Parts: sequence; structure tokens; C-alpha cells
Amino acid sequence: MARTQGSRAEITGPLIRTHARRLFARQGYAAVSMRQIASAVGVQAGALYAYTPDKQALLFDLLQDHMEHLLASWSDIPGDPLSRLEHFVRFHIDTSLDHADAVFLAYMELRNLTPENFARIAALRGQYESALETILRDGVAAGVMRIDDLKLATMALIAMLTGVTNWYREGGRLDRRRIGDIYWGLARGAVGAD
Amino acid sequence: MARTQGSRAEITGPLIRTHARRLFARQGYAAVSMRQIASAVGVQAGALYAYTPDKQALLFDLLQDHMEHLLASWSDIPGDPLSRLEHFVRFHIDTSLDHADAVFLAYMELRNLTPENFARIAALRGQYESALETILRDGVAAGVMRIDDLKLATMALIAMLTGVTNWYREGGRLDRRRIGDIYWGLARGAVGAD
DNA sequence: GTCTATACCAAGATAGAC
DNA sequence: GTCTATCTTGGTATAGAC
Repeated sequence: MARTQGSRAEITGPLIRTHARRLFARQGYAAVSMRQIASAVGVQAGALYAYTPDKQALLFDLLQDHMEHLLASWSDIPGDPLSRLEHFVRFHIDTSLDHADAVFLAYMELRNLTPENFARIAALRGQYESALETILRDGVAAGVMRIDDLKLATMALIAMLTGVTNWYREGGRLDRRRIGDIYWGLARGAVGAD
Repeated sequence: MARTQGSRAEITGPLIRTHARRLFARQGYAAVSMRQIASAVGVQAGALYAYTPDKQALLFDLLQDHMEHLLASWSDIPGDPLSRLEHFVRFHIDTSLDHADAVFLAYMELRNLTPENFARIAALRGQYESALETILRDGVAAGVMRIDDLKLATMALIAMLTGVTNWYREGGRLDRRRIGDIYWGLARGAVGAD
């Protein structure tokens, strides 16, 4: 980044968010300095403050945008509960891989939010979890799933699916479709649908 | 902590480790200062350096001790693969709840280790994962489990079980035995053992 | 909008007295 | 082994020029 002066507001804003997201995810919010983000973007540290009032707001905005995007992207489908669960499983895995940095942030850096900011993100996450819980409840009611405890099954499935971000590497042994197949098999079994 | 002078090596060492573990788990390694740890222990920051050469070594020792304790505590049992899997599930959940801070650290703060330290902890974790993988392989060979992909099933189960630390609270709705029952049901289904 | 320069503070770590 | 005091570095954030 050899540039020394000039205005590029239309691209600097998104760049700051992208690099901050990546750095926060890889090293942790507290371990990343504003100088480091600025350096990745190609501006001086002071310039960041034209886009965010402070570092905390930057983190919160990233998390909030991710959760809102997640909720806006999700839509249940009509049909039987098992098809709807399969749809959720594939959606969650695809999203987790497409937005791996944001997903990782959203459940690792909640502790670095102020209490008010934490409460707002937690509420959004609760909404998302209840989307899955609803499917499981319907599955039990329809007699196509056997589940001892709805809340735990919901948390367990989400933890299992999100775990894909721990080992997935682009260009690895398995493609995404195949990964979805495998996890769907695990999830279907876990809810007693075999 | 009103004490101003004096030697208490026999208790200060363990106290430093306990408080560092708790603080690192709650706020993240990078967000915790040596002064903060010292304050929790009741000594001045300089005194910590009689016990650890630096902050990085303190983190590494906590992770290494946890992984070694985990591996030393685990022992497979003789018997059929399903009983062995049930034993693993209950062991993993009990351990995760007994040592919640260390478990959380061990998979969240790896990124704050130097490359050499990271490699050593990752190797220990690989050993632990292969304990589960062996059980699953035996279960498939014995025809009592149906698993599409051994590696993924191993990672998925561990992620699901470890997730218990995300929501468990002492004195909550469910006791540990019941939690173990529920997760065992989920795991048994996931490996196609119903 | 971005730069350079800097104020201000807290971090990790060390030295030497007790 | 612990304290007090301090060195040095690097952090967040701001001011004012361009």
C-alpha cells in the first residue's frame, strides 16, 4: 500500500470491516491492535476513527451485521419436519463455511462486548436457535423424531454443526455437498429419525 | 489480601495457576494482564515472575497440564464398542464440566501459542481424538455402528459434547447424570446405533 | 478522508532492597 | 519470595494540517 494521501471512502469502509473481521477471528479481539487493522487496510491508524467511534463499536457492528444477515438468510421451508431439518443442517453448514470468520467471532468474542451489546447479540442468537428448536418440536409432534430434551438437542446440534469450522480447509478432502451429506446423516441419527 | 511481605511459595504457585486459568477462560488470554492475575492472587505483578518466565509460558503450562491430565484420566474399558462409546461420552462430559475453564482454554487459546507450543498441544489433542476414533472404528467393524466418515464423526461428536460448556450452569435444570443420559442418546443415534 | 504527530496510559518485564 | 520502583514498548484515541 504505497498510497500516501487521498480519499477512498467508498472502499475503505468495507475494507476495514473485512480485515478487522479476519484479524479478530484469527487472533482474538483483544490481541488485535487498531494499528494492525490499519496496516492491513493500508491506512494510518488515525483514519480508522472516521469510520468507527472506537474498537468496541467495530466489534459490535461486525457481530450484529452477521447475526442479522444470518436471520435474514434463513427461511424455513414448507414440508415434513425431516426435510426441514435437512434444510437447516445444510444451511447452517454452508453459512458457517461461507462466513467462517464471522461465525467464529459470533460465538467467541461475545465476552468482549459491553453488557448491553452482549444482550443484543445474545437475543439475536436466541432467535436463530429457536428456528431449529421449532423444527425439532414439530418432528417430535409428528412422531418422526425421538428427542429426550428439546433444548439440549438444539444446543447439541448447533455445536456439532458449527464445529465444522474447526477443521474445514478450502480444497480439502471433502467438498461441501459431501460434508453436508455426512452431517445430515449424523443429525438425522441424533434426533432418532432412522 | 492485606499481606505486604513474606514467603508463601507453597500456595502462591497453585493460586497463580488457578486464577490465571479462570481469568484467561473468562476474558481471553490477550485481554488479561499480569497485574490483573497478581491482584487476584494477592501479590504484586513482579512476584509472578518467580513462577513463570513470561505470560506465554503460563498459558502453555496450563494447556499442557490440562491435556496431560485429560489423557492420563482417560482409559478405555474392555467390552463392546457401544459400551465403550457410552463410557467416552460420560467421561468427556464429566471432564468438560469439572474443568470447564481449562477445556475452554484448550480449544480457544491455541491461537495465542507460539508455533512450537501450538504443535505440542495439537499433538496431545490428536491423541485424545484418536481414542474416540478407535472406538468408532471398532463399532463399525463389529457392525453395531453405521458411520459415513470416521474423521468427521469423531470431530462432530467431540464438538457436540464439548458444547455442553456453552450452556451448563451449576444448579441448573438438569443434573450431570441426566445430562450424560441425554447426550448419550444423541451420540448413540448419531453413530447409527439405534 | 487521510496524513503526521502526539497525548496519555497500561502493558510485560526487570532490578535491587528486604 | 515478595515488594517497590522503573524501564521500555506499544496500546487507544485525538488534534490539526492538507
